[in-house]
Amino acid sequence: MSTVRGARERARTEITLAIKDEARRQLAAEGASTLSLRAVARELGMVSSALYRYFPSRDELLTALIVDAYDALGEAAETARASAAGSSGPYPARWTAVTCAVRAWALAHPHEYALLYGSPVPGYSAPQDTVGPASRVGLTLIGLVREAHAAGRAEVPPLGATAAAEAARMAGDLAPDLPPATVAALVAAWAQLFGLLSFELFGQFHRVVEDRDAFFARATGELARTVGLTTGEDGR
Amino acid sequence: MSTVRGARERARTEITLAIKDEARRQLAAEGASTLSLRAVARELGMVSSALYRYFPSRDELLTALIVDAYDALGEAAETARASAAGSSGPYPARWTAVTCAVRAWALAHPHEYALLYGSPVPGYSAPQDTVGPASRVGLTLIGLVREAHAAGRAEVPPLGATAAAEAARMAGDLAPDLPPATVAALVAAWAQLFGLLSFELFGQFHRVVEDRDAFFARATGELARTVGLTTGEDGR
DNA sequence: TGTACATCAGTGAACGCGCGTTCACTGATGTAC
DNA sequence: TGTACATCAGTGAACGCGCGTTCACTGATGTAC
Repeated sequence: MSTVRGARERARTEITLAIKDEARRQLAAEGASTLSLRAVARELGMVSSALYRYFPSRDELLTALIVDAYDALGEAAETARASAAGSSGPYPARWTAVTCAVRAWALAHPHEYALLYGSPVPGYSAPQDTVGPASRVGLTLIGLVREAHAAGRAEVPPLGATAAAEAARMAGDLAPDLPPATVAALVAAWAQLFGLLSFELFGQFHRVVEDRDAFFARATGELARTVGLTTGEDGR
Repeated sequence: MSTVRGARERARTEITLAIKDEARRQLAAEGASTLSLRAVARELGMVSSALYRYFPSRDELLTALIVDAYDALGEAAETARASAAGSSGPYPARWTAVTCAVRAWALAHPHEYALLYGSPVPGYSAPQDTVGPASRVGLTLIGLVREAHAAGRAEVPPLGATAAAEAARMAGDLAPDLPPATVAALVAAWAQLFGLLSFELFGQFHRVVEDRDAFFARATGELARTVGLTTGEDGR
């Protein structure tokens, strides 16, 4: 395959992108489960059967959207971590830089967020392709805590006897170099982070939380504490 | 209206219940957005138009299911709090008694849980009737912390400067008798509790957390700490 | 450089399906006198 | 206690709609010789 691609191939990638864009637009307007191949085709001025040249079924289109969304979110998190690392600030601040970036992406793409973290779409089960992209935010948080740990800026959170075995198992899977209690706290914080976001995005904070920026910053700052991140005496 | 109701009225409440039961059954089988009046009617051996004698539209049926689910969940939480209070145990244990009851209900009714805490159903917006029932779990948690506070078993969590104003506002709305920092931590813990549940129920813990009972108990035990609940020297 | 053939994007019609909601109706249950 | 009328549950047909997917096809783009 040459780098100068033929007209056909170029058209194919372009139209594939256009289909996904339009599908995303409809997702934003309608929600995940009402996304329809026919409506996408109609909007693109194509006949519905033409989409089958690009996606073998509606579910494959959904999968592509999910993978793209996980990747976009993961990249937002990784970018935030990288720039926070550049500033060499304290680790709790780096943590909230990542969580705020995740939140910013979610607020900017609420329906894609719902596709990832809302109720599973009925009749659809996520294929293997999604698990890599799905883990990018979690891996970013693990990486950040690992760095803090190496720098001596992570205390080990308390861990009860009942959860010790599971914590050890999780640590073995996810980060054998970190203390099990840290990993357990990290996994919980990861889920809790998205709990805050889902409540904000799905309307549970309606008439409860108003200054959501401040609230979220405080709550995820506390999450940083629960995973053990500390600011050193040199302010880092 | 006499206490001995006529045959018509008795039939009406019975059939209304039957419709909701069947709708719940289909919710469990299919998910929220594919719930169909026609399918419910079919399963009950009625003609679809007959349902309009009981619910003026599909959305009203959905609302009834949502209200029932919030009430069932709220009652589970309240019952757990009441029996934990009877045992006079330490407050952190009472807290996890409530969270574990919430989780037990969610695991037993995953699709109803998704209806309440998953992505909003497209085209449906929750009416005013749902806000009372929706707040029962939150109110239970507030009540528990209030009791601990009165008993001197609640420390005041840290609160940064940025979030102080919002915390004061929330406290004014929700629990003027509690310190703003406590209320802010409580609202965050409430959202984070459901973050843990949503991740478990919506599949994000797949291949990540295995001993979920232990994991959840530890995580919500930590949540109790973040809202300031302590065990006194008398073990309460 | 030109020709023959293979590949593939997109068309248009069709299949078979389910949906929410409306409406005029029948017949049973309740109520007022 | 009996009769006349009102209320209401449930019927069955219809309206108008959208959906995913298949299939035989046309015509343009690419490739091998």
